[in-house]
Amino acid sequence: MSPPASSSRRPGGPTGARVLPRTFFARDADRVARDLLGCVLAHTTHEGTAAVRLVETEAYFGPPGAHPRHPAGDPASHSHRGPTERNRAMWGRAGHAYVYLIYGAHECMNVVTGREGDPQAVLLRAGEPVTGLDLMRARRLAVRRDDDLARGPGNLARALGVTRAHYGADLTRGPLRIRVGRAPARIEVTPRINVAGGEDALLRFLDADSRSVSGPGSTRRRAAGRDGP
DNA sequence: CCGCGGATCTTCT
DNA sequence: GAAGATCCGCGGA
Repeated sequence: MSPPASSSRRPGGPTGARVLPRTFFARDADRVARDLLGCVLAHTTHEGTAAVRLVETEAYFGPPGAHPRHPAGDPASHSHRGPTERNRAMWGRAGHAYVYLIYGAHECMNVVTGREGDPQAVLLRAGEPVTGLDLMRARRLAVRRDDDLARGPGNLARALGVTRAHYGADLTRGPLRIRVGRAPARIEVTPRINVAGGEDALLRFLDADSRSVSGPGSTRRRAAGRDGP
């Protein structure tokens, strides 16, 4: 019953469900990380669909020599010391998922970016719940405020039901997809979270007006409804 | 509201 | 054998 994808794609047309194409992901990680803000990540299972609007991302690059703009490489990146069984997805094609377990308890979802063979990725750190609120609340029983359902990388994956079973999943097809959304009015750029070494490059991007951002930069004053500059 | 520390197990040296 | 792209509960202001 669904009409065939028409040959004429027109931006601003009646259909609002534009899925991000491969070319979107096949760019440098910092560029993709910034442009992902406002986009909507949706996951459909037999339980239904849950979706969040992305409001916080981090870019990670590769080993020394892998990228002209980062000659010394990115020591904080999982790909910095070369391919292993865990991180091999980062060397694969852009637009696929790289999911890993951290601290033996939390799954974190990344999107592979850049050219194949250049191991970059974007960590999805936080999102605002959009659809499937009940489903996400059921997956995050201890959470009180809906703004906190997908706040933090481990929580985002948990709320959406993303696990290592989605390792390598193609985000342009299948149950896990990212579509165009409402871009933030104000984007803030900071050093990445929990990156050792003190001084880190400005590779964390966030929606400065979102209440679902996880670390420094979150504009969470104005909680009671009044906003003031 | 904010800061602190333990949990927990996979991955790599 | 050690550390980790984290989370949550706890205690204090």
